[in-house]
Amino acid sequence: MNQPQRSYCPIACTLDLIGDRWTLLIIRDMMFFGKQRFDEFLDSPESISTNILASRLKSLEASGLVEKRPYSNHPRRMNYCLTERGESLRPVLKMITKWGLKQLPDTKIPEID
Amino acid sequence: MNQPQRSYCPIACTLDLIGDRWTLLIIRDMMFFGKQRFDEFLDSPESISTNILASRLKSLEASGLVEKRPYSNHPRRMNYCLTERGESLRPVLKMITKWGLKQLPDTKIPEID
DNA sequence: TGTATTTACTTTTAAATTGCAAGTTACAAC
DNA sequence: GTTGTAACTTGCAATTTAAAAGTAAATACA
Repeated sequence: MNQPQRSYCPIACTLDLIGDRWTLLIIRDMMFFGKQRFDEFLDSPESISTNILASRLKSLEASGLVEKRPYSNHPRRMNYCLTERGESLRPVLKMITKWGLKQLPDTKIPEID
Repeated sequence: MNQPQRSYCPIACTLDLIGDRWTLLIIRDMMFFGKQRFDEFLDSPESISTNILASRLKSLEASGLVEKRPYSNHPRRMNYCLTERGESLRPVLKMITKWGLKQLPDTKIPEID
């Protein structure tokens, strides 16, 4: 997911960063559900596997959408946060959510507990 | 790209339809550049290969975003058009375009000739 | 002291998907 | 009758994915 760009198209280049079945779900979890830790992402209903999660977090970091930092050193614990650039995807995610809710029958926003 | 849904999340379900590196580029070509034929899609700068294009057009049809019909029978010629549902993705594509143009340095909208 | 648990991954392996090239079919034009 | 155009399909190697198992370092429990 990190080749030089395929074209000058803003859509194509954006897809090179977030155009797959998992990346936006990780961003969703951070953006709307406040998740920050590896194991929290694993809890989501789509059941991402650990190797895919690790590789997506790595490329999200590489593309500057997410920041990884240790929030404790003994024991070593990591957290992942959206950068400003990552946060700027919010209107995109909102638009996709809106489209899905309207066009796809079996979708809904979860209750807040 | 056509498994039963992974969750009830509108983002996850939308990604099952358009979450890959090629599908939205085909929709872009229809939506903003008026392309309708197989060979026109092949001309785009991202150089999609023919087997991928054929398979994506098939799943776009299956998910009701695109309609395929022959516009000539002798010789047999096909064209592909956005359905109303496909057309309804326009705000999503526009938002992605806006994000890409702002956040990704080497992107631009082509001149109209 | 020893066992289980938590966190954050990596490794392994099979299966699926991708990308490139070449081939096919049908018709049309010169 | 050879060349060209349109719309694909097929074959195959290489990459990516997904599921499962394994690892490491620390903590908590008995």
